[in-house]
Amino acid sequence: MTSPVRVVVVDDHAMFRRGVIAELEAAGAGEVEVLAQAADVDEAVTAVAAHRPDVVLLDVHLPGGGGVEVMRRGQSPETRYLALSVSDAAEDVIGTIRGGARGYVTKTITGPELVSAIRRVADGDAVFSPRLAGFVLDAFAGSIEVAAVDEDLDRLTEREREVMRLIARGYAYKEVAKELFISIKTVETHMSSVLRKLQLSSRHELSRWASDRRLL
Amino acid sequence: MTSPVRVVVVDDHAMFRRGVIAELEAAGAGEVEVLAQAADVDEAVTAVAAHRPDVVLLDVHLPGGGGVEVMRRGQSPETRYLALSVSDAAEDVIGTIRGGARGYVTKTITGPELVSAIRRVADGDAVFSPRLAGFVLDAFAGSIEVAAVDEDLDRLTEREREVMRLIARGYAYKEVAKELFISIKTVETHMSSVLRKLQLSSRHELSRWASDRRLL
DNA sequence: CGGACCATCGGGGTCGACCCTGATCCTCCC
DNA sequence: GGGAGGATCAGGGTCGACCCCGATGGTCCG
Repeated sequence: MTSPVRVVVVDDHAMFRRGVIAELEAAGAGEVEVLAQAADVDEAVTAVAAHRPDVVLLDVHLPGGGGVEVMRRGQSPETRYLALSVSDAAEDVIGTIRGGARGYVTKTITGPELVSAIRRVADGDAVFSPRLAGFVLDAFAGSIEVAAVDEDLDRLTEREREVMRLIARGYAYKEVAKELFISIKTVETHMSSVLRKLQLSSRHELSRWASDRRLL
Repeated sequence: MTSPVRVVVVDDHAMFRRGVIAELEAAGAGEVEVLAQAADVDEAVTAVAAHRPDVVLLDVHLPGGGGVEVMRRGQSPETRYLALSVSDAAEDVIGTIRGGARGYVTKTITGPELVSAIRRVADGDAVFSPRLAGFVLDAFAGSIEVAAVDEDLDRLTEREREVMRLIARGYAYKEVAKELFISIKTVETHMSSVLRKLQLSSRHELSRWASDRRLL
């Protein structure tokens, strides 16, 4: 028999962590070993660094930046991430996979299924809830258009994205300037770059563009 | 000592139910007695009819129609409902309260707090998470303003409403003029009237105003 | 008829949105 | 050390958004 999979559980709901761990100990006895748990991004990063687990069970929505932030800061070559979320929203799934997760299951999963998913992720497979599998494939099939869009968004610098978000919400240049502690001229420069990079021509189009992609 | 509060737990996530029950047994020993659990609307209605609990801990999002459906079909004079949800979205909270729930707490709640909330709901109090309390009051206070807003809309003439709709969608004055076969100056006049009558100050606010009321 | 209301348009003005050019400073990297 | 790219800002300009004042013609109504 192989050694048990070493796991860290990350979720901001104490009761949910408790339930997950209880299930893992019941259904995954001998197969899964829970090393630690964490309730927010900082705790999670610390726990990953300390234990170097095989698999991190990661909630997508977390105080302190979300699961993606954990994966960004908690780099560890031997550690794989399995997202465990209530949400099956497109942006959550895609964002989490892009962030480096090897799987994404919803919280409707049962204990034995979860143990199996953990085992497979530890072995290097990708795992998705049945309802998500078709969706993920669709997303990749439709990635031509999506890719074009997201490449545009990726081309924006961090500062440009901040300005973009505020403008799309209807802020005047003056208000954006005050909010970000920069001059109006700088806001104009960033906006000019944003519009050029996204191939748009006005703040109105930008508002539509952003709301279409749920970036607000 | 009073008799324990008799509770049914309804949530479609088995692991979450398990966590909740573990917490209730730990933090609410002697105070709370869990009679049954249910994973969907039908099970919940059956469980309520069979046990006639004092309090039903009810997840808002459920397969089979949602928590509201449970309250509609699971009428029992001595039973009170406490919603327990991940969502603090306005429509969920308002909808659930309208459906008859006596309280609404988010899943970030701790075990002891949950026991206390259950106790208070059983005693007839209304309970809301701190973050939601102010929100609920605002919603009720806001019903006055909503009525006033609709009177505002009635004050617009037919032509003004046409112009308003196009502007709210991001049309430039020039485009509105072409669309309606009138001059830019006339569009400006109508817009001026619209903004004055609705007590707004810019096309951006108008866009928000209109989309808030789903006039697009 | 005369007043109220609406739709239509104009002149003329302020201010914000957006563009172009050009500049400084800083960091990263070859 | 120099080049690339990002963040910051300025001058100067066009055009759209919005306002104030004023005007005409039409309808409805007392």
